[in-house]
Amino acid sequence: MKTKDLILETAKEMISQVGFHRATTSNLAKAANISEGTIYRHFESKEDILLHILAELEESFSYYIEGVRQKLDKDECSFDMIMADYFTFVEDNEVDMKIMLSTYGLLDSSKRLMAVFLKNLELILEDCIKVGIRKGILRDVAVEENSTIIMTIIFGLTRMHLYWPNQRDVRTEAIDFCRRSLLK
Amino acid sequence: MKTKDLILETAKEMISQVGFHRATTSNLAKAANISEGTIYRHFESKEDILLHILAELEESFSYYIEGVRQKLDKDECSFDMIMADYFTFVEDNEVDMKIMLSTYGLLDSSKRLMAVFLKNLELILEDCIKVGIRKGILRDVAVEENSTIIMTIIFGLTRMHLYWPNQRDVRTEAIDFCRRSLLK
Amino acid sequence: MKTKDLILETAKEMISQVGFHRATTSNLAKAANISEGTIYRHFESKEDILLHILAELEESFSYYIEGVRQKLDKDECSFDMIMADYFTFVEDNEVDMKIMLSTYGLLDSSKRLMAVFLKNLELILEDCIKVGIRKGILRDVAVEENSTIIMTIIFGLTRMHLYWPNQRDVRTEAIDFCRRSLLK
Amino acid sequence: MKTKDLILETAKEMISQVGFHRATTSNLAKAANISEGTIYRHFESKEDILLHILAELEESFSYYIEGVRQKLDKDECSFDMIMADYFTFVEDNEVDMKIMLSTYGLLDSSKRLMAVFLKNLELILEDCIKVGIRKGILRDVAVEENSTIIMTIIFGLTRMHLYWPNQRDVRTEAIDFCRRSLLK
DNA sequence: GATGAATGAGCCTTCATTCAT
DNA sequence: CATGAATGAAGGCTCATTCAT
Repeated sequence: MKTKDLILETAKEMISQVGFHRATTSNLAKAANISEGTIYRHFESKEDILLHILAELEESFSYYIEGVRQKLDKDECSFDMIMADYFTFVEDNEVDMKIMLSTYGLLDSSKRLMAVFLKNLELILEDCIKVGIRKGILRDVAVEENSTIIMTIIFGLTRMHLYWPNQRDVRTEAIDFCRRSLLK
Repeated sequence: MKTKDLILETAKEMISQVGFHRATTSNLAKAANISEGTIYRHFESKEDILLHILAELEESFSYYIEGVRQKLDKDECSFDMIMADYFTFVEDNEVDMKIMLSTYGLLDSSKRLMAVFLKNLELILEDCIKVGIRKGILRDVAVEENSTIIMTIIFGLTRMHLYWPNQRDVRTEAIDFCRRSLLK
Repeated sequence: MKTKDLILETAKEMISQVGFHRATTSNLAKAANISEGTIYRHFESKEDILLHILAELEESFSYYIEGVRQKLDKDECSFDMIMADYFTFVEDNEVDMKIMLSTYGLLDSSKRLMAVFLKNLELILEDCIKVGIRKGILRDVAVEENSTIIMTIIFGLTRMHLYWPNQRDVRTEAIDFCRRSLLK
Repeated sequence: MKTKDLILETAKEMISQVGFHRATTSNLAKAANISEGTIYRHFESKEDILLHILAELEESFSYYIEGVRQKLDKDECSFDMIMADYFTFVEDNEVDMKIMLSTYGLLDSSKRLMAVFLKNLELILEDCIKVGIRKGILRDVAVEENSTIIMTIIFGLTRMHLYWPNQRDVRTEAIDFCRRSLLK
């Protein structure tokens, strides 16, 4: 593995486990078995490492969103599918997601990315629910409010899943929960 | 106000606004208009301040839980009431809640308290749903899973409300959302 | 002596001897027998120490200039007196002068102060030479050019005196040199 | 241009502009469009680069001195000619001169070279003034002191010219100034 | 109880230098 | 000859904590 990727992977692991502040450059260098100076050959600053991690996550997310959008265009989309796909996305990006969730109170760029997540998910849910209502599949609920609710549920479950792994995993049941609430 | 309480209040405000790490003892002393040494006359360490804040929150929470328990005993309880009451509780303890939510990744005692919140809310929701089902008011859903779900929704909404105040507040609509899913 | 002054004095000695870059906070702390942290209780940064030193020097210089101005107003001033007084001023502020002379290539505030020295000395020499010419004591030379020359001589001698102490001290002879050149 | 010369030229430019400390090997390599390692193939250390620059300057200076010596031997020399020639020499070696003047407080070898400059100029001025006095052209002044003075003036003007380019250039007027002081 | 100066470990970062390719 | 990744010592600075007054 290239050094840059080694640093990135080590940093991901470390930040997701002990948080950004306690993942010091000194510890990072030790864990990756490199010298501290080497970090700065590949990244401008400690924050820059985080930025790279977040950029990767943003790209992954944009793929996910694009995938959902395509399904939506082909009329193959439903809010429960969005939820299921999103849970898969989180599964595939666990470490990065934890990092974003634990740093958006610390770092503007992290907060910005989180806002992108929220906004995109909400918008796509809105579109999807609108379609569902028009088709007569979903109850005639307030579109905006209910997409916000589902989005909030999604993020609540994600966080619970990532930060409280001992907690019962109820993600599939949660989809049913929402179906009962929205399907006619 | 006593010095100890002054420190506590100032710390609450500061930690909830800038986070635990950036709330330095130096800034804290300046903001409270006392000397840094004085802090250590009343608290063993910076973490100890946080512990006191969390202890206060824990006490408030136990009152809330006790209140709900009493209603439950008098058969006056429903899951949507628990949600509504909890949102009121959060409203009354905004600052402390933000602190808990922003530190449970950093501090064991904070994580412990969060676990208490989760467990208690889950248990009481379980009891309440059980009663509801027995009475024939609620659908015959899996009790444990569904209480976990509602608990998760509750915390998701709380976090969203506290950390993304610009986001639409959908807490009352969320209660309806859950009612549709669970009420017969 | 107060700690702040101790730091200031130690820093003066050290910077004047080894230069700003090699006067590290670590060495400074050791020399002053204090901890590195203490430095930052009294000064905002390492540069801030230098700023304080320069500010002191600027004040001393303004006293000197004021003294010369008063003599000028009382018609008791001559260019050779300005030179002699200035050499006394340098003698009284040796260490600070060395610091200014060795940092004005490094630091804007130091360069600014040096410019103040140059400008003030030049202006006062101009006034003084003008008077001398009007009185018929001095030759009818170009005022501005000749004040610049004398100022340059003054600074050349100062630097030589401070940085090459083994070099013959010719400051008094230099005054005669200038007198021969300018007096009728 | 050979790599070694490329490094030398780039270093000259950079050091004279930003100073020795801020001319890092990294920046130097970037500016010269070579790798950092290459520098160490041609020079033993960063200081070694400076040593080469100074050696070049020393050689140029010895040519200048030799030229003056020859004129002196042919009886064609006067102190004002030495001054004028020296100013030409500085003009031709501006960059190197700036480097010497900005590093003799930092580096022994630079200080040594500066001493060579001072000594040689002083000696030749002494010889020249002696001749002038013997011939009856110059006033009967103290030879050593007055050569030191002229030498000091020369270096003061040089420094002023190089470091304060906005300052009026009074080098030719300065020669007249000295002539008035020394010529009968 | 209160003060605030002092501490010192530790943080992020820079940079001259080395070395395998 | 050249490369550029890697090194590690050192630098400036922060901050929780202690202690004499």
